[in-house]
Amino acid sequence: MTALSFRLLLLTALSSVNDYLFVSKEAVRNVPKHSKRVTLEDVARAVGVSTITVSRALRRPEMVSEGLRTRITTAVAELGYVPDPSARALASRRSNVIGVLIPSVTNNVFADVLSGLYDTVTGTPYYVQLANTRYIPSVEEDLIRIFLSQRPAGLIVAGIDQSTASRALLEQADCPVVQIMDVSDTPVDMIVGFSHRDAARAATEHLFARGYKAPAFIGARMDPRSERRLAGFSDAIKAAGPNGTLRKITTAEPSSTHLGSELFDKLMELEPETDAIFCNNDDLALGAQFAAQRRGLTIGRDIGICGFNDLEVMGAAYPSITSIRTFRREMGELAARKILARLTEEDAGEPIIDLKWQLCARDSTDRS
Amino acid sequence: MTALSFRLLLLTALSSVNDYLFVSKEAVRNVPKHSKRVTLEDVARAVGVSTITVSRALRRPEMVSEGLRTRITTAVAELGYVPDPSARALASRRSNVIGVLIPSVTNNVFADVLSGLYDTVTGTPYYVQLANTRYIPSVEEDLIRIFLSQRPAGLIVAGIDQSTASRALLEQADCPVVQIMDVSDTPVDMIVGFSHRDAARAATEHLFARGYKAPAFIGARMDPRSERRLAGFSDAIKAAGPNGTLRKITTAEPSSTHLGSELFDKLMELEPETDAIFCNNDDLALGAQFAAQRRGLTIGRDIGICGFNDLEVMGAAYPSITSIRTFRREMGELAARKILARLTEEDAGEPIIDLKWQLCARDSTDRS
DNA sequence: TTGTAGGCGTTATCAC
DNA sequence: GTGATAACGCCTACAA
Repeated sequence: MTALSFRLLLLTALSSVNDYLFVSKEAVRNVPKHSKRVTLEDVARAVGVSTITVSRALRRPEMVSEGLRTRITTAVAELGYVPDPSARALASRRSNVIGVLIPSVTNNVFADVLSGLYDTVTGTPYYVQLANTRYIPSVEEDLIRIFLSQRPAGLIVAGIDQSTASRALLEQADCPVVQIMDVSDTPVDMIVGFSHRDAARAATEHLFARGYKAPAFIGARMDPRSERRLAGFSDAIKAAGPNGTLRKITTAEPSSTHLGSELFDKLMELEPETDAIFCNNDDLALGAQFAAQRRGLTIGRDIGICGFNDLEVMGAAYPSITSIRTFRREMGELAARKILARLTEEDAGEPIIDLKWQLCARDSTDRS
Repeated sequence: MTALSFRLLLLTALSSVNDYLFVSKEAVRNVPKHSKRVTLEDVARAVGVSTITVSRALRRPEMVSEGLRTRITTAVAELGYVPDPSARALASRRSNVIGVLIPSVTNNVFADVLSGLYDTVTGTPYYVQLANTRYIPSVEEDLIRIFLSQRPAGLIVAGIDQSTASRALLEQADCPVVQIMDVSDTPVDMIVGFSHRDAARAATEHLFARGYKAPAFIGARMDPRSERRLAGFSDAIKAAGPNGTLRKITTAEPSSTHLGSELFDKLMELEPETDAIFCNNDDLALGAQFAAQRRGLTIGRDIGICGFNDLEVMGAAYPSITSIRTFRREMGELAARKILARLTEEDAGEPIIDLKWQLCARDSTDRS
C-alpha cells in the first residue's frame, strides 16, 4: 500500500502525457488464463462462410443475403460470440469510445449532464469514457492526448477555456467534438450551453426588481465560468446606477453548503448593509440560507437569496430558494445526440446551441 | 433526430448483450483521415533497435540496458509517440480498463465513491470506465458481459445482489473483482463495504436512546440495500419492546428532497403519533425536515430526524441533521487500491473489508 | 453477394 | 540484454 501510494504521488507529479500512458514495471504483468475466446472465425466455420461475411452480417446486415444472415445470427447466439472491441478498434482505426472531460465528478451539476449523456448513449454501440480534469488545464491537455490515442468516436469537453495546446489538439482531432456548459461564437466544432454572464445578470436584475437595494455576490471555486457569472453580476450592478458598490466575497475553495454559511457570515461582517445575495451556485445559496436562519433573519424579507443551477433541493427548501435553472441534462443529451448524428451521417443540426436558462423566482426573494 | 430516437428505443427494448455490442448499419462508418500515427516501429527505427526493445524499454525498463533506455526515452519524447491501447490490448489479451458498475450516476452517494476511485487510479496506467445499471439486474448482466469482452484489468460492482447469471460471470472473470457498498461473507472475490442493516439498527436505537417513543421509517427507491436498512430499523423496533409498531412509508420512486417532504406529510396522516423518523437517505431526511418546518414543528423537540449517509449538507443544515456517516470515498479508494495491488502482485490484503459507519448525532435528534 | 489477401500496432515466445 | 517471428481478432480494399 505504501509503495503504491508513493508511486501514485510520483506519477501525479510528472507532467508529460507519457507518464500516464506508459506502463511502469509492476503494471501490466499478464495474468494469463485462457478460456479460448469465441472469435469471428469460429462463427464463420460453424456457418460455413468466411469471417468477413460474418463481420458484415453483424455490422451491415443489408449487405448479406437474408438466409445467411439468419444462420449467422443464430450461430452467433449459440456460440455466444462477443466482438472484441480492441481488435475492432485496431483494424478499423476507430474506437467506439466517446470521451468526456469534466472538471469534477462530485459536482452535482455534472451529474445531471452525465445522466443525460449516458441515457442517450446507452443502446448504441458507443460507450462513454469519463475523465476528470480537476479544474487543471494541464491535466485536461494530457487527458485529451490520452483520449486521442484511442481514436475516439467523439469527444465532449466542458467549457470553452481550454489551453492553447488543448484547443489545437481538439481542432486537429479526427472526430466530432462538442463543448458543453458554455457558449461561444468560435467553438472548436460544436457547442451546447448557455451564457453564464447573461444568466447571472438576469439573476441580479431580479434582485433589484424585487426591491433589494444592496445585493452581494458570493462565489466559491472561481473557475472561468464562475468569473463570468461574477461579470454578469457586475454588469447588473453597473446598470443599476452610477455609484453602485460591487459587494462580493469569493474563494478558490471548492463549493459546499458549509462554505456557503461561512461566506455568508464573513460577508455580513464585511458588508453589513447587504440585503440580498446572488450565489455562484446552489450549495452556497443553501448554506447561506441556513446561516441567515441561524442569525434569526427572515428569509426573503430581511435577506434575499438567489442560487444558480436550480438543483432539485432549491424548490423543496423551506423557504424555497430562488435560482437560475440551467438545462444540464439536456446539455448532456444534446451533446451526445450531436455526436451520434455526425457518426451516423445524419444531420447534426446547428453547431452552436444556446440552451438559455430560466429564472425560478421563489420565496427566498419575496420581500412581502 | 427522430430516426435516432427511434433506434434508441428499439435497442433499449432488446435484451441480448449482442444488441448493445453490434454496430448497426449507420454506426461505424470510418471517417478516415490519416495523419500517420507514430508507432513503435518509428521509434525503433530512429534509435536503431527492434520494436520489441522499445516496447520493453517502456514497460519494463530494467530489462533494457541503461544506454538504450535513455536513447529510447528521448526518441519517444521527440517523436511524440503514444502507445495504442487497442493494439496493446489485442496483443496482450488485457486491457487497462477498470470497469465500474453502479446503479446511478446522479446519486450523490456514488459520486463520492467515484471520486475516491478516480483519484486512486489517476496516475496509473489504468483507467476507469463507468457503466450504469439503472438498478436493473438484467442491464447489469449485459454490462458485465460487455466489460468482460474488453478483458478488463479489474471490475468493481456495487452491491451483493447480482443475478445468478451475473454472479457466475463475475466468478469466472479472469480479473480481480471488488464488490462495494455492502458486506458479505461470500464475496465473488473481494468486497469493501459495511452492513446497512446494522447501521440502520444503530440509527433507530439512537432515536430510542434520545427518548423518542414512536419512530417511523421513510424510504424511497427500495433497492436491496434499502430493504436491509428497513430490516435494521425493524430489528430495533422489535428489540425495543414486544408490542412495538412498525411504522413506515416507502416507495419505489427515486429519492429526492421533494419526495422526502411528500412522504413526511403522508406519514403524518397515516401515523400521526410518530415522533421521530429514520430516513433511508439524506435527501429524504432534508425534505422531511423542510416539511416539518412548514408545519411549524420544532425539529428535535417535536420531531426527531435521522438520515443516512451523512452528505455534507447534513451538518450544515439548520438545524443540523443527525445521520449515519458512511465512508464512501474510502470505499472507492480501497476498491481501486485492492485491484491495483492485485495487478502489481502486491499484497491486496484482506478480501473482506468492513468499513463500518459512524453515527453523527446532531440537533435534529436533540429533544432538549 | 461473397471471398482473398494483407495489415492495424503491439506483445509473447523462443532464440541468440 | 536483444531480436526475429508469429500471433492477437478484426476490418479495408479489392477481386470474383
